[in-house]
Amino acid sequence: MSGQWPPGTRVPVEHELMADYGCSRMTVSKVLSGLADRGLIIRRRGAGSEVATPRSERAVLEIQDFAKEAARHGTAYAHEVLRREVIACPVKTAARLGLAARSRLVSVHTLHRVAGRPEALEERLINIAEVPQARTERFLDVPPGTWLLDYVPWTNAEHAIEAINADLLQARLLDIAVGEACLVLERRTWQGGAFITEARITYPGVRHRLVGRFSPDGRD
Amino acid sequence: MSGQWPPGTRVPVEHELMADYGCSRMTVSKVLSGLADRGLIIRRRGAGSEVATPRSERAVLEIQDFAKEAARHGTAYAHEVLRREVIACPVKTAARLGLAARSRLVSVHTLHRVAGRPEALEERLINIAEVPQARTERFLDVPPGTWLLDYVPWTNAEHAIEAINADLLQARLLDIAVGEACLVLERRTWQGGAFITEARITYPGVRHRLVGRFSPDGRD
DNA sequence: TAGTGGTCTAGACCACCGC
DNA sequence: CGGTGGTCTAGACCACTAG
Repeated sequence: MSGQWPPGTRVPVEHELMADYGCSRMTVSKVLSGLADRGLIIRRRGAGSEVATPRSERAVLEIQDFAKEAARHGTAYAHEVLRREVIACPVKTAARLGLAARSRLVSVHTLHRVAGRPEALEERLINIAEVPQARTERFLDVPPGTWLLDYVPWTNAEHAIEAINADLLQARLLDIAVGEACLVLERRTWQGGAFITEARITYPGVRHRLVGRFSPDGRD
Repeated sequence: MSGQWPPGTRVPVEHELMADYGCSRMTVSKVLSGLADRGLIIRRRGAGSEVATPRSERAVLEIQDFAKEAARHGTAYAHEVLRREVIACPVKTAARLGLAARSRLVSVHTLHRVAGRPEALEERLINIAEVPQARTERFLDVPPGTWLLDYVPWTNAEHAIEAINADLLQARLLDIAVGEACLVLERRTWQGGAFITEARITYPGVRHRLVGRFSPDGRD
């Protein structure tokens, strides 16, 4: 979870861990099985174990990687960076994110299009102190959400979902009427107490639903 | 998960399960630990294990038991049954729910008030074939959501969240302007393939957010 | 103090993978 | 084929609970 072992890193084999930690194979195995259950590593009998690519999050809220989503449905995806700037964090925002005032952030506004239609509006903040590569990244080839997913580990996330009436600007960008109901999904991510990124994604309510499936045992 | 052992039922002790299933204690223990991890049972060292009261669901979507929620914040809660009737399931609805056409359902419309203000509108369907007690229940003391939570086990659930503009009726009941954005949370529940209940809960968007917290290891 | 769960060990057999 | 994970056993010691 510290990110020290990026996704794909080979996990030491059980016998090695037995020696390293001076405990029995059963004990090592139980720990590794636990990690596998929680989706942190992938174990393959006969082949070894490796650090999993984080599923990012569960069910309802996996809806952020537009490109992948579009590919799954066989539709075209494109994104358009509307604005990108480095800002000093306003005091009010800093308080909300648990950040020092005037911290330097990258602010990116992106419009996501699926099959040519505007599908969502993304307003993103990235903490330069924690993600220095963001200072120069232009997000022309890869939208910020996807870019961050692959490179930045996180330990805590918070989501909020709300409904708003589209204002003039939102309506124009999303090609809907002013006042139309929109779903807003906010996601804030931390790495061990340090703020990483905030995304605020606005979807036209009429065209979008967030869907999730569950079982009481938490397995889906 | 079948509901045969209601919440609070004592789980046989490890030695008994060893004998019943003819396997070692380690094996029994691993299984029980797994059930505990998934929240299906509670284990207490020295005291024994019992079937857990289902947390119903996770994080974002625990927001349905208004009474409990209000109690937590120390505010008054009340509900008002607007309509309650037994209906024959329309063909279109039957298809959506995987139900025989003309199945008998209880339909209940409820308004939830917190601190005197209308907080949410609930439209609920309950399958009489699976929950026969619903046929006569009036839901005057306990709103349908809470009532079902305690008595009916489930194996699968599906959620959807969308945003809509309030229509005239919704606006009047929720005391908001026509056209104001509302969050709609739909929840459908099955028990091993058999449809149990559907809830459609409408919240005024301006006053409500659904919030959840996560970690990559799925522990919150 | 007896009964319970929590954890560990050493050794074993098997299924599967990749060479 | 050797290396890997998946699973099981029998026995052990400990921490905690309830009477």
